[in-house]
Amino acid sequence: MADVNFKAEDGDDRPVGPGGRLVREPLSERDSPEAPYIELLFFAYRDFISDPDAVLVAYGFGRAHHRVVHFVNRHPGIRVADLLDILKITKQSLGRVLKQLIDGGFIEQVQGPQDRRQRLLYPTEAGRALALRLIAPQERRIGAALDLLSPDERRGAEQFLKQIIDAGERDKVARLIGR
Amino acid sequence: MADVNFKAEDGDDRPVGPGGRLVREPLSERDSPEAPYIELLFFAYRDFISDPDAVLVAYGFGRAHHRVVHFVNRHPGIRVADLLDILKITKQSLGRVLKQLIDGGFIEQVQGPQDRRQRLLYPTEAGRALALRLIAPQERRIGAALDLLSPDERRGAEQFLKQIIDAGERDKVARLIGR
DNA sequence: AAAATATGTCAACATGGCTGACGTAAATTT
DNA sequence: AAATTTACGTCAGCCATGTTGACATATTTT
Repeated sequence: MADVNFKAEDGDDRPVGPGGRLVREPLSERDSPEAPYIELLFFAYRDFISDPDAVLVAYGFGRAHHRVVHFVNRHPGIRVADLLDILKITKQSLGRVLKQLIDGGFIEQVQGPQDRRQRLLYPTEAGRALALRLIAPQERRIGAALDLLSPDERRGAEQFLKQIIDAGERDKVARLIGR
Repeated sequence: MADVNFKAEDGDDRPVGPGGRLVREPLSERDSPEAPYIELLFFAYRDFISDPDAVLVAYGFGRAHHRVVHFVNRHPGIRVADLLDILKITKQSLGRVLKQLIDGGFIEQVQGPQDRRQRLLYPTEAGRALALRLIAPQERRIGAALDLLSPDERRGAEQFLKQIIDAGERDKVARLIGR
């Protein structure tokens, strides 16, 4: 408990703690008109991620593995540097999970044909199978959501998400996802 | 490198590793028609989260603190149990960050007036100020995205996110966000 | 020949999840 | 009144995944 403690009903003459007086009013609609969207994004992502999480435990993998498996399957032959740019993590973080996926036989590295310094990443058949298992429940979830929307509304969902992406990243992402 | 290694150009008679043959074809549009939406959600969330992250480092806090500060400010007097249900984490995980926020003077606990076992959570003035600083860049980001959408399209964005939430959670979330 | 690039690796550290066990005060049930 | 349940806190330890910094190697570019 905080050292400044008191009953909830004892009004305005309460002691003032180190952080100032207590605030009893919720963040107003004026302070944060978009709060519902902010929170929807949080809740949607929370549940969206929970589907593949359940699959991953069976393999002893985590979310980091999921991301790598996903993008390697979507872009077979992707360079390590490009994967790092997509995930926005350090090569040390990637290296750890990548090694496990290679050791497990889900991904293989192929020396780049032009530039032999490159290690192009390809899924194995097992890697492809894993990717499909991971994406299946998300397909269902997204598909069911889109089924309820009109064409205009779908466009809205897509545009909204695109505009939330950093301006400097939008073109790259658009190319990546093929839109 | 994987023990099974070879040049990228040497065709179909390649050795078969423990995960099966290499797969060179991208995940097809048929396998995953909603892949663009899946990835948009990933990229949007990635960047959406990066705004408050920058603010948090100045306080020595992380994303876990952000979530707690946010929901306590949106619902002053929230019970610990309800916060756990929103965040879907364990009380041990919450306890750690909550203690730091209380010690730092950003949140205070008040004994429940009816049920004195409860510790109702309130932001201090400092806690409110932090919440406002954290939400400001997200407000701008979301606001700018919504500005580009028609009413129909906005509805689409909102409905899409709502439908991605677990069916059993939707009503609770709707009440929570006031929609 | 020198410099830059693509990648890998070692060591150490921080955050924030988790489980399991146990404790305490207060409310509820019997 | 006693027993049980509930709300919350806490200790200890583990794991996944992010970080920085330094250094190594092979290859390409200058």
